[in-house]
Amino acid sequence: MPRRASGQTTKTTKARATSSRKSADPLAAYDAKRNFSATPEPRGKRAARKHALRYVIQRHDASHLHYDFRLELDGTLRSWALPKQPSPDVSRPRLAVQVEDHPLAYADFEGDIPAGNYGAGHVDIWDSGVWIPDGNASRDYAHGKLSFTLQGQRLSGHWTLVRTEKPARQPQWLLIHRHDDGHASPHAEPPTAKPATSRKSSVKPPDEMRPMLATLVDQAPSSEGWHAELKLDGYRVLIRIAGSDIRVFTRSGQDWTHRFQPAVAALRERGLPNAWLDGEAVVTNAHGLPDFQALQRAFDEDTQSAIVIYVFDLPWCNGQDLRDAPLHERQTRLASVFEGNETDAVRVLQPVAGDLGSLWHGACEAGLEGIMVKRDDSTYVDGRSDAWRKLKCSQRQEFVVVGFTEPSGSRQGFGALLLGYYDDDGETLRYAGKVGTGFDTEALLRMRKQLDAVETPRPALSPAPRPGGRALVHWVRPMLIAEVRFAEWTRDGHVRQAAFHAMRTDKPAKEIRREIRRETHRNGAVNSSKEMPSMPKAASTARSKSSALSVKITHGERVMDTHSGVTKVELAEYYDAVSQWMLPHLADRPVAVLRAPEGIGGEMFFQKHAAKTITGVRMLDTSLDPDHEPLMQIDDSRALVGAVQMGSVEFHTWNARSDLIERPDRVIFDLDPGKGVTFAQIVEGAQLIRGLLDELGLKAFVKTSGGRGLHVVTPLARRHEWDFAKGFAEAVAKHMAHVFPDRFTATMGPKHRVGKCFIDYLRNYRGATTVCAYSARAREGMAVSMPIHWEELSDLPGADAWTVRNALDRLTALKQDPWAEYEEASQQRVTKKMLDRLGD
DNA sequence: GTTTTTA
DNA sequence: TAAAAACAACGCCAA
DNA sequence: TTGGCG
Ligand SMILES: [Mn+2]
Ligand SMILES: [Mn+2]
Repeated sequence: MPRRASGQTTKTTKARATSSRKSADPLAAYDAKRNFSATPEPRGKRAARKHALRYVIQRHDASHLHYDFRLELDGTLRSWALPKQPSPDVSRPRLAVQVEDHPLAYADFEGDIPAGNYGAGHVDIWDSGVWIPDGNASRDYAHGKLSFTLQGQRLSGHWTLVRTEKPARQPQWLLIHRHDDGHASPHAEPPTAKPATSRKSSVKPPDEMRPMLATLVDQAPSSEGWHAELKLDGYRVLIRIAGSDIRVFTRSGQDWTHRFQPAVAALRERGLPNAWLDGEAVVTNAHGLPDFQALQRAFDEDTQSAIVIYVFDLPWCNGQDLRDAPLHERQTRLASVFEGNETDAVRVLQPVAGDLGSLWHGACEAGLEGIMVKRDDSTYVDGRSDAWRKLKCSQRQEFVVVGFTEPSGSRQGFGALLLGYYDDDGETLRYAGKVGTGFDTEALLRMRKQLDAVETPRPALSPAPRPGGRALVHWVRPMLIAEVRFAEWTRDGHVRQAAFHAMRTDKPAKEIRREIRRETHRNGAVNSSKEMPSMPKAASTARSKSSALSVKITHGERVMDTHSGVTKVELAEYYDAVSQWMLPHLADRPVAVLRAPEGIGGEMFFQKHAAKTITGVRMLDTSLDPDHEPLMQIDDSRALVGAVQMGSVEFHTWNARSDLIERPDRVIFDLDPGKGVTFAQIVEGAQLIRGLLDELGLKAFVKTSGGRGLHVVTPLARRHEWDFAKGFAEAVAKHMAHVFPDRFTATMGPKHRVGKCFIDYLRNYRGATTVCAYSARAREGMAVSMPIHWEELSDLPGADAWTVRNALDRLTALKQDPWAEYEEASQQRVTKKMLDRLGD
């Protein structure tokens, strides 16, 4: 309020601001936050520089574990809080939040800050040393860009701190490790010494063989040069054959020979050449499918004869290191080695050629875990590689058990396991949510014993997770590993719809990481140029279909509707394609959206105002809806797709256009079936309403709602007041209910409409919305609200007959817009005479 | 899904 | 660039 | 006045 800003107020404000800025002691903020009779931290005191500039990084296990990075400058310690460790070897920016200056003496502080004090928690010196600024550090600090060299216990090299533009109460900086010139980069592992190239079978295989691992991806490569194998649900094993000395190792190198006696005996009996075999040990269940829990039972009960090892690779054979040979050659060698030598306990896994997408789909239909996809010419490398990829049917991975909850009700053992995984540094545990289904009572009781044995009073994570619900939480040492199947990762890194699968013991807990599905190009990220000329048909179709949408869709693979399987990107493509039909009904008027960012099974909310900017969506003048954020308007396909990117599924429009908001341009009768009403009755109801409107001299149009009912739309000249339009709709509805009391009701409330059509006239007041023509509905099946000819009604199977999947087929086949005469009817007026007739 | 807040 | 929380509608009828 | 509805 400008008028109230008196001269006096202005003066006071200015004086206060000046005094606070002039308080030159940079440690004032430090002192103000601390009570020095209660904390062991040193009192603020500036000091003259008398040595090289020091720096320190303190690991501070406060409410949030963080690292305080402090540089000695101008007699104090300039300080930043790093949410993550600075990584010594990666040239990757780290966030550094500027915090208050600390006294120089703080550089030597280690210990506990007592509870109740500022920053309560344990402080350790994580790194310390000296730093050498590149230029004038005081000036550069003020300027927001500081470059320097660190010489410390842990860190060294050249670093830069840059202040970002982002406005924030505490300035945000980035700490970047610059690549140093002539810096000795960590050298690659020396290649394993090749054995003498003798063809004599007496040459022993290398003592160790590290398994080659696949990269998790979410799209099948469709190009030539790849093949598939079934992904088996068992234990990965590497078998070393050295004469009669045959040993079986797990992927971490543990010797598990004793668990595979029948297989080992069978191999020994066949007199195979010296070799390393790579394979998967499985037990099939009653359905003939590999079953991990059955495998565990076989181990537990020592019924090893049920175990089958499927071998699929041969990295070393008969004196030759085959790791650099192409995979198809190793497979040929493997087949010839086992020619006539397959046994019940050891078999060769057959590679499968064909369309990888359909193989993946087929494997999932068959109940398998997924497929492996491998380059035909893949070498055998130690560790993770892009030449082998895995495509899973459902998300599934191992987690570290960090705690559990008490059971409630009749549940025994425990309620849920609290899950975690290690960050890339292999040190920090992250909470990943909980899993409470998939256990039988026997497992609950057995696992409770294991959990009790490793219980600990303090959580292994910081900050301690606070799982929902009020069940008591127990913490355990992070040693046990659970494999869990889940629908997807939530945005805050927790599992959604998790179900327990099995406990695993073949991996150390510290190796448990969050598995990221790598995004790949449809034709493969590592392809060489040779496959460029002939693009397979599937790939080019997919390419043209996923045409350039005007807005980038993130998480396009998210399934919005589990029933139909429609994904977010499919929905965006639907709206993009339908926009030419939809925009005439959507543009120029206020619109509200129903958003379902996690799909229609998750939390949904209605949004009427543009709280944040949505790409392309227009914000209307706030005078249209005072005391609120601006109303939204969608005028083009870019805004439509932009709204989908924000999770919008449904679009609901006003009955007036924004430029003359007080004059509605249509009336809508929303027909909803009551309990026990068939769609045929709704159709008759719509036809009866049409008959009445026709008698009054008004043209009407009909569309499906996409749910269970129909919408009858009457265009109106923009001359009537809202109250008048609503009054007309009410009069029509009540007239129908009066004339056909056993067919219609105009009264809200489910008990009024049993066996009847409810005519909802309340879609017609100022601000009321109805789902827009061609909008999808956030319901199972993702039907759309489809405009139709009156003549089509009698053959229509239901209000949800047209969906996101089939609507465009209809539209491209249509010869004429079923609502072609809508424009002609747009000057219709409701007269006093009509209202009089309805009153009869 | 984006913005804001905090170490 | 880190993690987590906050936030995303509302008028009208029926009772 | 509240609750449910769309
Ligand atoms: Mn701190
Ligand atoms: Mn309806």
